[in-house]
Amino acid sequence: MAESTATAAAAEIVVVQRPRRADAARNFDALLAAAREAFAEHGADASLEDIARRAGVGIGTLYRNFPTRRHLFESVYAEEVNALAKVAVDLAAEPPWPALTTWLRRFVEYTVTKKAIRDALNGESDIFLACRESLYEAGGPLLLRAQQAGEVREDMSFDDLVRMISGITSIAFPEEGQRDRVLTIALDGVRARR
Amino acid sequence: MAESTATAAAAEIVVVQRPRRADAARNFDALLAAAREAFAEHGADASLEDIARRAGVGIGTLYRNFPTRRHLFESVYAEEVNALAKVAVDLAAEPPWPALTTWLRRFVEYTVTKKAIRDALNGESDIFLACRESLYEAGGPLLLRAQQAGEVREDMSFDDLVRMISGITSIAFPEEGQRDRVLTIALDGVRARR
DNA sequence: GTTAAAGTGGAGGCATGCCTCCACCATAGT
DNA sequence: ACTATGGTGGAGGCATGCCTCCACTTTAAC
Repeated sequence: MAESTATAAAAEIVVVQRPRRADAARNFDALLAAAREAFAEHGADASLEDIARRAGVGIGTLYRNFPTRRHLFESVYAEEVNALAKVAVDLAAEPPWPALTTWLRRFVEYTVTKKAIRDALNGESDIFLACRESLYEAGGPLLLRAQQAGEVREDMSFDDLVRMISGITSIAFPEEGQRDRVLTIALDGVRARR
Repeated sequence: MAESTATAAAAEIVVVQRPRRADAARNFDALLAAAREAFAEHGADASLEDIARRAGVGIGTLYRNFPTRRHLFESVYAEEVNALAKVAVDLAAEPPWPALTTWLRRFVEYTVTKKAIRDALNGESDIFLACRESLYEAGGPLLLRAQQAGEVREDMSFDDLVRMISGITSIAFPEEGQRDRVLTIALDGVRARR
């Protein structure tokens, strides 16, 4: 665990290299975007051929950039984790409780791979482990700060919190605003008793 | 369908008929048990051939009993819902808050189809609708009673509650006792402010 | 403009799952 | 015990997904 200085932006997690040639870079981006969509829709085992189709490229191009399904999924996931780490840094100045809840709501938003995150939380690969670590390094201090300020109950780990939020996030809510309402209620349970 | 007893037990939801001949009935039960296992492990799209193999019967036998995957899944799901409805009746005598939380914990236990319940909650088929209705008829009064007793916040519907619990349930918790801890925290948010 | 290197994409082989069909088998009623 | 009826189970046709391979196309460096 590195001691995090005030502005110590964590190193970005990189799974595969973005190609340098113009057309290839375009395809790479299109693939990532299509994969993000597909994973959000069908979970971690969305069809790769469908992803290539959505991106408007051949299946061969997909495999050239992402040798396995895992590479592709990890890339999408890493993008989200990297963004979340940045957000945590930006929130360092806010008061403890709003900082924590704001971050968690961003977590819910960014996690487009909602249905798939369950799998990611238990993935054993190096990348998943690195992502978990990065995520926990970013969010952990926010929880700790809120606990030290007496805003959050002590008998809860960051892992508990992440899994609670992930679970609620991974379920579909048909009603507009319902997910938000439920999240708020659950977060009420997270607040310290007074 | 004969009305079962005098004690207003809700009508059981039946998806397909259990065969009468001895060997066939045995196979039917084996299939249901195997399906329950497989769905719990792999979610709603477990392999039907795998299920038949686990049950020690041919794939043909599976299809004879359950014409489609949906019939099979609905049967497993309906079994659980029927059991839960019975539990709710038994809890009518308990005090409001313990009755509600006990029922919810049973809900978590019975829901062996954990990973798959997301899908069931949004299924559009007649059976899924009937199951939802039955579930809500069983659990809804427990929530209402707790709210009337001032134990639970008013700004929460039974649907909110079920989805919250389902979400947390559908996530894997690697640590022993962690799911229970998280559920308890979330339920703290459900309690009325005082 | 030319050209070498990088990139493309889809045909095709393989695996797996779905579901049907039907020759054989077990049960229950006589 | 016998037999008709209901039940069995797996072979096989179809669909879909995975991934490899390579003849062709595009880029960018000169």
